[in-house]
Amino acid sequence: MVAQTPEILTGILHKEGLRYTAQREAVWDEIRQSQEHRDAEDIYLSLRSTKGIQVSRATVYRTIDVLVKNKLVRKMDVGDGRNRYEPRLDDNHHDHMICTETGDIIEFFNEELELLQEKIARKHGYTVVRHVHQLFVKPIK
Amino acid sequence: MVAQTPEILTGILHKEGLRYTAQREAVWDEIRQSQEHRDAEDIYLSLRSTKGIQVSRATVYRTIDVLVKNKLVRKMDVGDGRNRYEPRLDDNHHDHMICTETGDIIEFFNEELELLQEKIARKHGYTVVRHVHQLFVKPIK
DNA sequence: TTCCCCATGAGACTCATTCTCAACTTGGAG
DNA sequence: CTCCAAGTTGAGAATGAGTCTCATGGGGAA
Repeated sequence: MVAQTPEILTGILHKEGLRYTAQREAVWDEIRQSQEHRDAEDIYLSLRSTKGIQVSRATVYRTIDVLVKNKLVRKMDVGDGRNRYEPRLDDNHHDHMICTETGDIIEFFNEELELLQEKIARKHGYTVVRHVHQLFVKPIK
Repeated sequence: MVAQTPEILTGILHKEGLRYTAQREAVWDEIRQSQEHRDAEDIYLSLRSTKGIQVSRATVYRTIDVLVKNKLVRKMDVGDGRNRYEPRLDDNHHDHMICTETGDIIEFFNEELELLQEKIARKHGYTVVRHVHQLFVKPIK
């Protein structure tokens, strides 16, 4: 379980030897406050237009990298060329199901699946570091 | 099981209403003859430099699309921005394990895993159309 | 062979992301 | 509190995989 106080960011920046800046705080707040799976441009535009905060695209990307590296944000490659990001305050891992008809993204978690993956890796002499698992699905009529 | 005669391509092109051309044949041959997971640039350069065949990048991409659509080639997104392609002569589906230390790509297939995925999708009212599943692993010392 | 289209190649273009570098901030030293 | 070195930022250029354009070339049906 990861701490959820507003100081998480401060702590991470300190640990990484980085400075605290309004832009970094803003990017983290923006991602944290939404439970959606958003792309960098969304986040950038939301900060700019909606909230009138002065941030550049470069900074958004740079900050996201830091957040992802420190597990405050999860980065997901949906396969359409734009990565999506979601906050990761708690540590509950999950994978995604993407509806090929509506583009909806549904989260899922299955313990059995997790165990099975590790089992498969071990069979080949490896252990799983991380995984990418997406189900492209369509509704059952 | 998919037929493995040299005429597979001809058949598919015909089915798609496309013409048979030396370039299409060359691209398919190039991919078919290697069991590696290669990117488009590799394939393009190999055709050009190594074999001195006149093909353009555009045609390589266009042809790959046809091959992927017709299941002669599998397209995989390894997450580094370049898609990899592998021949798919037989129909045996498999996923990939990528070693984070060496970059090695190991193929695996697990029936239980396949069934489990479908089961999970159904639980949410969906059925799996396709899936992306990659295990990023490291060797057990 | 002819002729209609489809296919091709070169290079322009797209678009997400990264890089560059001058100008600006932060935060510790004094 | 002020100064200043070093880290940050922003604007826009650069990158790079993949796509598109369009003039030219080449299948293949008749």
